[in-house]
Amino acid sequence: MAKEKSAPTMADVAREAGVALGTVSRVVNGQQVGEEFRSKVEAAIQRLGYQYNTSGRALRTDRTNTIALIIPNTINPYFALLVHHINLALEKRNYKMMLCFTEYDRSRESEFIQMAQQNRVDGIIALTYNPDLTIPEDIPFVTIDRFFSVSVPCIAADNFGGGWMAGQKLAELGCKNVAFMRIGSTLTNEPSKRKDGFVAACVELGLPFEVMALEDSQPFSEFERFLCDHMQNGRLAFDGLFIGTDMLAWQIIRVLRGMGVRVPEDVQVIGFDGIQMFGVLEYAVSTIVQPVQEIAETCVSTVLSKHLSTMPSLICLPVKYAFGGTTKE
Amino acid sequence: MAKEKSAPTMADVAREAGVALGTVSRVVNGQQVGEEFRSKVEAAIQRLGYQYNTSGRALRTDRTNTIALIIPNTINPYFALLVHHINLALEKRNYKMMLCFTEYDRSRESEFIQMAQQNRVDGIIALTYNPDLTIPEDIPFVTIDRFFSVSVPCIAADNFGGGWMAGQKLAELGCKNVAFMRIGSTLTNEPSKRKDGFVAACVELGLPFEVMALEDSQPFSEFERFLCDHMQNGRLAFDGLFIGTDMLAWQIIRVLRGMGVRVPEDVQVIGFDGIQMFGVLEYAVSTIVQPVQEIAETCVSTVLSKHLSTMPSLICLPVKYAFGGTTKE
DNA sequence: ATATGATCATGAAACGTTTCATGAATTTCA
DNA sequence: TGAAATTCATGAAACGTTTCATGATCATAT
Repeated sequence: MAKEKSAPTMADVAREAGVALGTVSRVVNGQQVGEEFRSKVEAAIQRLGYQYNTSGRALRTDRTNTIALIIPNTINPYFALLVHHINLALEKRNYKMMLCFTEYDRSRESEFIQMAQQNRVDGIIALTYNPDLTIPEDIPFVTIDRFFSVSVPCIAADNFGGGWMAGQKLAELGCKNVAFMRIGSTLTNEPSKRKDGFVAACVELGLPFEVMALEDSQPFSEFERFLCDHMQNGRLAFDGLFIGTDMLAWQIIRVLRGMGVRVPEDVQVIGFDGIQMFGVLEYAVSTIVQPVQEIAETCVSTVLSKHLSTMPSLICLPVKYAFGGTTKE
Repeated sequence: MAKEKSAPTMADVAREAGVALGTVSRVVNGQQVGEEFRSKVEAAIQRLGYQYNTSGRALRTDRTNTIALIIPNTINPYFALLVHHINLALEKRNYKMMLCFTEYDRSRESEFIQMAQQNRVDGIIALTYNPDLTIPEDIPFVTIDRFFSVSVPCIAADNFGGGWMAGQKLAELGCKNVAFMRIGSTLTNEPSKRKDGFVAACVELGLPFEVMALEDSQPFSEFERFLCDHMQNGRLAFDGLFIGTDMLAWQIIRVLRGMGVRVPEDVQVIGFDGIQMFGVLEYAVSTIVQPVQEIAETCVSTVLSKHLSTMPSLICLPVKYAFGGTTKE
């Protein structure tokens, strides 16, 4: 009978229910509608198996209820956690996430921004690696860990404070000679302040320290060399290490054990991020825990804020110290 | 002068370039257009800073270039890997991914399917946990690891073959008494065939075996109890274990070490999945490696296939055995 | 009883794109 | 040279929704 092959639309529902198109719209959107009309429409929707079509709304309203999240990948557990919490925060507000993996590729960063614009997303949250990235002005944009300009809010952990805390903790643990190790580019990122805070604390406390920072181009083996260079008759020259990220800390601890250095007996190690790794590791690293959930929540509420331009340009959220011993049996 | 406040559209570009609207469309879509027209349009696009609007196309063509991926989360490294490769496969074909995290929540699974329908995605790839999930008929749908019906293609690793391989390898390694351990529901999943293959191999080879499978409701400590129950004067009753997933294998190895059982000296352990964990673990587990990239590629090419109805209803991709010793120094 | 206001459904226009039938301009061939 | 075929731009309609001005209905107040 019916020659319908394509999905029913609001017009079909309206015809079926014997009401006007606009009435169906108001029912669907839960707006004020008279009782008998509402039930007629709802019955028609049931009968026809009507499915709302977001494309129509997107075109009409220019809103998509979608936020783009630009991030290197989800293999790195810290990123995975971030994606996870951002997604929850968006879902709570009935927003969808358009996830863009850059794989640390700067050209992809720009491409994804353009793609997000073409898709008319309602905002962009980005964790990027190109310091010269062009930020679109016509779309709400917030960054994680990257400061671009006062008009682009940056959400980050209190990296400086975390670094300071690490120095302080090592001192409290009785360390006499410490070092900071990190990998990655020399960007003026927020995370680079981990070092600054650590150095400041060491200076303040009169704790002798060294800094070993790798560039992107340098291989991990440079760390091994650095450690070897600081061995004297079987003992490491440091009794405390602050390492830029937990993942690096695990790798370095593995190297240390291979060299016969015991952790934490011979050297205290503090990492950064607060990755749990499912209780799967044999050793537990002390770490500065990033408030991932708060970061995610703040990103979302900021990017969706009606008054983005009045938001702070840098939001630093407090970190916590977690003693590895607690998860170590 | 110009009273434009909203973004320029194809009509604006057409006016600016002095051509027809349809011509702009054809330029933008890279279709056949005369040379002088093309350059006029491209110049106008530049001048106006025109940005294509995908909402219009979605409405007109009912295609969104988007695939929904429904998966529990991205915290589990295996899922993270899957998401990663599916995303790459989609990107290659110029498709976007709408990522839906169910958190193992069955009601969310259904909600996301409805949401995907409302967003008119071009297909759905799903790794779900409700065996009674209603699969929409009007939209290409493929599953990972879950068989619903012959009309819903299921892509999976060769779980039976992998289980068999594990049994065979343990026998080759000289094991005399083995066990299978796994966690999770009793769904008739594809992954449950890991056990079947293992059992089949043990029977075939005359290798004595036990099976220890936990339900969702049982706590991990049941495993510890099981292991304790199989200790006799300081030695484990098994000299070989096949464990359903790598993550579980790591946890169990940790327990074993805590009990004074050495791996692999006292007991050989084989996991399943092939998770690398960034070379961060101190012990390397032998494992049956899932062909994640091929699974991802197959999911994408299948769901985008023009002739979905003619596709096989079950596609099993070959696994590989990876000896832990290779990554162990 | 009429005027005023409140409530709420209606009908039509608009959003930005694709696509198709039309027709103009050019080329090809007899 | 004229007819037929080909190329390619044009103009308009359509996709499914939201929204706004209009008007109908009914209750309340004068």
